[in-house]
Amino acid sequence: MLDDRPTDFGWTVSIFADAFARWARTAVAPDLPGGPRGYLVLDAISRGQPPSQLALAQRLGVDRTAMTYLLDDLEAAKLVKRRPDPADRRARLVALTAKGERALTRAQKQIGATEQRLLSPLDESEASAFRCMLERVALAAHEAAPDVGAMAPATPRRT
Amino acid sequence: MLDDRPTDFGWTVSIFADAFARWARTAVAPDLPGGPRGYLVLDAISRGQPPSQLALAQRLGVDRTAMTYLLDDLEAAKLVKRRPDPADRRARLVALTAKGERALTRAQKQIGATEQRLLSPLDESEASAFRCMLERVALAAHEAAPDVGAMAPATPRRT
DNA sequence: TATTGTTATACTCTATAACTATA
DNA sequence: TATAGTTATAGAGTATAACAATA
Repeated sequence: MLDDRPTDFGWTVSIFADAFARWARTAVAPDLPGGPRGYLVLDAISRGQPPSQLALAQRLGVDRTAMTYLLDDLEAAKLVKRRPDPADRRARLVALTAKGERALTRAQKQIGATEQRLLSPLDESEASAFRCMLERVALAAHEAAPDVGAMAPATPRRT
Repeated sequence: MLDDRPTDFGWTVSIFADAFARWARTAVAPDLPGGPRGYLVLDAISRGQPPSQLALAQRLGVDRTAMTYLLDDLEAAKLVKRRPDPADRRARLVALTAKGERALTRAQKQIGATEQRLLSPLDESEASAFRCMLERVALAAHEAAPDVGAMAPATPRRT
């Protein structure tokens, strides 16, 4: 199964992402609802002002219906709380509880260790450059994402 | 939702991988069974000697049961053919048909364009370095993968 | 009329088990 | 007894639709 062609880029992306996802899933506390995705939600909430559910969904690139289920579980675990947005009564602002902040701190350590394990083939300066480039690529992709309908809302019916 | 912390690594990996997967899915010919994963199968087969189904499954990091379904679809589309391994009659060797080779060539162009689009924030030397580091990380992760049971076979029952 | 959040449904994946034929 | 491949089932995850409340 070896030949002269370079390893396929699609393969490297697939293996890389799968490995991180799988390792993160085993590393993260098993009682964290949603696993690594739950961690991403807690992390996103912890940055700045309490976001709306829709803002969270767009940040993570998931549908708002999935965000409802995820937040239901996180709230049931007392890691987050929802309250109505005073400025827009349709929206709900999501904030971390004290327990949620502790869970986030714990998960950050666990995910950080996973990251180090994944990047261990690179030396320190390489890992730094890699992280930087990955971030630039991810940010650009995130900006461009909406046009492919990834987080398209349910099609409004035509009454 | 902005603060002083650097962007989370888990977030960048998630967005990066999702963007590539989503873009690849729309780029690849819609009649290619399995989408981008079907492409990875064709690509793996095209490298060297016809592999067994198990070798393919391990290469792609999927379960052998999923590989059966995938190959069923690819064979129904006349892109691959299975034949018994003369050296081990339990195993089946998978090879590309002429149609499969053409489909692979087409998909390679489509995936290549997706890769270029994804890496467009990087200049040429950066992209080259990024690809190289990503490959090193992916290869190491692939070596280390089996220990987490990602492709664990069904547990043999204890009669 | 459009948007935020929720719920219900169907569909797709995946994990697991169990079976066969070989080794 | 172990392995390669297949099939069946159930569970998780996701997409879609529809709805209520608000803008």
